Amino acid sequence: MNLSNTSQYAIRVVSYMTFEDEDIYSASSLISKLGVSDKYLKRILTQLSEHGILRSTQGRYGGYILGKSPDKITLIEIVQAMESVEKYFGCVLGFESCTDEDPCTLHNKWAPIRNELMEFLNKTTIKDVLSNPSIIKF
Amino acid sequence: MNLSNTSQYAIRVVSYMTFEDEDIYSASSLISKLGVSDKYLKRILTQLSEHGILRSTQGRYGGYILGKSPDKITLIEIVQAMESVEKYFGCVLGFESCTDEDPCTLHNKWAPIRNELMEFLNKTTIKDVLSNPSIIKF
DNA sequence: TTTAATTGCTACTTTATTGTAGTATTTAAA
DNA sequence: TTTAAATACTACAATAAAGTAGCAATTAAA
Ligand code: FES
Ligand code: FES
Repeated sequence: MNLSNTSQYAIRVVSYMTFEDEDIYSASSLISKLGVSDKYLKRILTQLSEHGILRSTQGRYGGYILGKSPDKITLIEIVQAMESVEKYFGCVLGFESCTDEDPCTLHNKWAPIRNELMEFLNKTTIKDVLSNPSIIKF
Repeated sequence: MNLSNTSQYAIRVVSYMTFEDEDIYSASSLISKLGVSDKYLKRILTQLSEHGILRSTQGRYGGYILGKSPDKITLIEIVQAMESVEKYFGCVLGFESCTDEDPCTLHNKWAPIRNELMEFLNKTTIKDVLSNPSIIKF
């Protein structure tokens, strides 16, 4: 596929915070763990907080914690907090409408795959992501 | 998904040339049919010709014809002529490697969908695209 | 109340994609 | 040989995504 870098980082940071159990996560510790540039990750963290996926505490000894339980955070929710997601679900040839009633020439072959993709983003939660603890890569 | 506009136009123009049977197609006629900007579509046509998907004839009464039979032209071939395709097939979280041996936390869920996507682009030919002639949308 | 450590905000830079403009080159008919 | 209609080439403009820099605001401890 082609999630934006911003979305990829967002998913990774939420996964990391779920996997590594700490009381609170400062931006600087997350930056060094994930190897993403300072200001870029900070902006992502702020956006995630604005959308309720994280909760932030300002000031000294502040930082971020998860805003809700990992089994309530879906991938689509994280991606939506970062970018407009319509492009992932629209017509593969770029036409306005993409329905069975008004299909393009590729619709019949593409729509089933697109539906799986939607289901993947809609149904996969951060808890699912970490269901196999032997895989640790953030 | 998220094919680039350039790839979308390229697929549409090749589909159109397959569906509408003419001796030769001038850039200007294709431009008016597809509603894509003049110079932009011309560049796409030149690129498709360079990759053998079309064959061009310069000079007066020149234009473009298909470079090979529609059942030999795959979607991936057209997309590859327009852009680098690795991004569609790489790790959904952006990691370098994406193999069963070195998976990220999403790999198990993502890989099957990605494989279908690859098969869709690799196996679908322009002939397949036009197998249902009741759908005419270019 | 001061200070250090933290998040938040605004503006800029860089890079890639998308689209536009102008001109050169090619070719066959007149 | 001239000309008209076509493709090819080069350079630029506009937009969006990715990434960087600096400073403001907040907060709890000392
Ligand atoms: S209309 Fe094009 S994929 Fe659905
Ligand atoms: S390693 Fe991430 S999807 Fe395969």
